[in-house]
Amino acid sequence: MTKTMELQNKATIELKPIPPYNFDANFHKPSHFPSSDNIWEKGKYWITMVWDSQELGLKFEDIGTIDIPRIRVNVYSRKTLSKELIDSLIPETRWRFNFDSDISEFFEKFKDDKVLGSIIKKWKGMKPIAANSLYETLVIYVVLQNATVRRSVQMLENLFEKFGKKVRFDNKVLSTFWEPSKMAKSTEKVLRDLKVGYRAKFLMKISEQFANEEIDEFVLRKMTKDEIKKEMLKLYGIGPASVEYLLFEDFYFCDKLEKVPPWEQKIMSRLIFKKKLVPVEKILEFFKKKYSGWNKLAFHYIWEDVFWKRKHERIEWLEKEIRL
DNA sequence: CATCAGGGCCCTG
DNA sequence: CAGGGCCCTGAT
Repeated sequence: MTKTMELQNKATIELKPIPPYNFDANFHKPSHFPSSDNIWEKGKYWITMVWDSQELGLKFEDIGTIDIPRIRVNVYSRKTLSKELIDSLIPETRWRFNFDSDISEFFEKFKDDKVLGSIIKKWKGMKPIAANSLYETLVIYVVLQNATVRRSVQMLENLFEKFGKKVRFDNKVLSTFWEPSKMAKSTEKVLRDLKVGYRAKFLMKISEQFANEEIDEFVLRKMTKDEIKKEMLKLYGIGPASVEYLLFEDFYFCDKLEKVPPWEQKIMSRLIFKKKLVPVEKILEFFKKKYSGWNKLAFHYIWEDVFWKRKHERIEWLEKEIRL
């Protein structure tokens, strides 16, 4: 049991994402499972970060509009932060919350589309968002594999409890991730006791690969999609399904949709074809034909839209497809 | 009660 | 390239 660490120091910066940028649709993805390292409220978002080997708390506030976006970021820390550190945080924040990729063509092209038109109107400026470091995202993908939502949540929270810390800032108490080396020094047995099951081996190996600096996220960000794919598949426990998510959500490639996992297949069948189950090939073909160049982003808009709806309206068939 | 597939992946044959 | 095994949980 670790004591809560107080992050009393505060520094403030203001950032301008390139428009259009939809704060709420980007800082909150209703299809994702909740995790104690972040909280979202309308116009506000809190998340922890491990940067330069220290725990930070970030609070984001929406102080602009979709077409003239501005975001205030309060950075909370234990000690006063140097100017260099704050400066290093700016490009990282811009990357993690995808301030800089330009998707304006998507809106131009599809604003009158039969399926996407109305969705775009609601969610203009929605983008894929990593929010976490690559290592952290991989941990999330590993606990996601072959598990129900509840189980994924439990696994991640157990890991936070064992390897992370608790920090308090702006009256929120949130969990932090850990550095890969910390988990690499642990054992498979310790991880198994946290109920991650056979994933223990995956987590150990991935942590080792990061601790040994075999993977450099910053180099990867500059690579092509195929190169990234190849590199990611080298990671033990990361296969085609995880890579499909990674390329979009973490590296922001919006074009190609290549895989549709079973539960997404069921949900998309209802949403697009109004049928119980349409073959994956049909779904892929639909996106390829209609949204060439923006397949994956189009999928994202349709997907998140129904999960936003689910927040205030009960959709019976959808409840059945979500394995809680 | 037992059995089985699953929001995958690895390894073997 | 097909198929079994793996942690668990929920469905049947």
